[in-house]
Amino acid sequence: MNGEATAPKLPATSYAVLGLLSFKEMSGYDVKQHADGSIRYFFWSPASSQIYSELRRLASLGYVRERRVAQERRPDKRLYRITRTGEQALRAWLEDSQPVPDVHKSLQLLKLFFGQSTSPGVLTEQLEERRRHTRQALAEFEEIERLLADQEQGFYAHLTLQSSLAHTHAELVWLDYAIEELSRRSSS
Amino acid sequence: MNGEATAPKLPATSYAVLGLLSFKEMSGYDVKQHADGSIRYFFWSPASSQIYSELRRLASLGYVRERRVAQERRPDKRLYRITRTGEQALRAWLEDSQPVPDVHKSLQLLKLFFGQSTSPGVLTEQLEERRRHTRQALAEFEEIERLLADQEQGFYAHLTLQSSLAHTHAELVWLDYAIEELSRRSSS
DNA sequence: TGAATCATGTAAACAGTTACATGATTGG
DNA sequence: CCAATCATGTAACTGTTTACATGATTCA
Repeated sequence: MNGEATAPKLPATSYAVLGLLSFKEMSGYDVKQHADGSIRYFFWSPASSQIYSELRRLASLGYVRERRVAQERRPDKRLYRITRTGEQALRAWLEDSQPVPDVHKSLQLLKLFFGQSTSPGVLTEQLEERRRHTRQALAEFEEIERLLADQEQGFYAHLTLQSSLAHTHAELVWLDYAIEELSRRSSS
Repeated sequence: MNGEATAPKLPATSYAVLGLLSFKEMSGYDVKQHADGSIRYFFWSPASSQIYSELRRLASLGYVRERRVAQERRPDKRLYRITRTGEQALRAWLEDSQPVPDVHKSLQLLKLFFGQSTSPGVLTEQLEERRRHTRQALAEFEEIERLLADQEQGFYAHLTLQSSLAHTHAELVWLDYAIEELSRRSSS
């Protein structure tokens, strides 16, 4: 039984790769680059080794088709292009609207929550370091926003970017508040 | 070699459990309840089975001490109390200030990013559902805030809660914006 | 009577990272 | 000359979830 039908439940990562391939034909290496430049900010970027095995899985499911390209001055490439079946699978996943939990894992908040086990000074330093980092991230997002603003393309990229901007900004406001509260606490 | 010294590198989850145990002596079951009520919001809540194996690991490292308690009307309990070694390990982890990456994994944003592969209507519905959910979450956080406001205790719980509030609020503002932009798009 | 709570665990599977291997080319 | 980039992969390991098992008690 189960000749080969009845779409298997794939992890979100598979659809992330499939989705990137829906933009254009790419090699595993390309997928990694694109992931690092976009979905990394609101989802995450898989290790190269995982991307390659993900591609093999997608190919074995018929969601993508592999095309070998020999190069002279570079190692051979394997280019992957999404198939009609793959497009259908991607659409089905996009349209499947069951509870979509959001994972927000902050090591820093975890540490802060256990703050009573250390000194306020240590935490303040960590939060200040974090603030520097977050300011930089905000600047990067604003730079991407400028680049994206011109083209009418990238409507959805724009929307997701706005989300990152909003969260980063909120984070920064909160950091100011937390650092202020901490200093008030340690000086009293 | 390695008689038993030189603190092994543990995953953050271990310190999450250890940190909860720094508040008071608890059973694995209790740890799960507490995790679901606090760190779940800004870190995550491990499965019960993982908590139990985490506790065994912490015990084997000497970070916690186990105490068996027989009960009449309930299954036997194993209560875990943090040791001095455990407290030191927790503090060392808290003070270790090397780059602390924040993971923000949003399935919804991933889907939205690939929005061109489906219709705006589908996405609008998903975002509206999400908005309902986020409003509820905001209400819950505000309720917790009220409960926490009274006691001078829970300063660090207060700070982390403010972070959740800030992010949830930012999310809501963005959702309004995104839904508006999407409807403008689909009607034009 | 059946679901929820208390309480702990095993087994199997999967997701994901890290370390490693290979090897040519390009740029400083 | 060394590092970075292009390009793909294997092997080993760890983290985490899911499904299952057990069994008493309480509450609707």
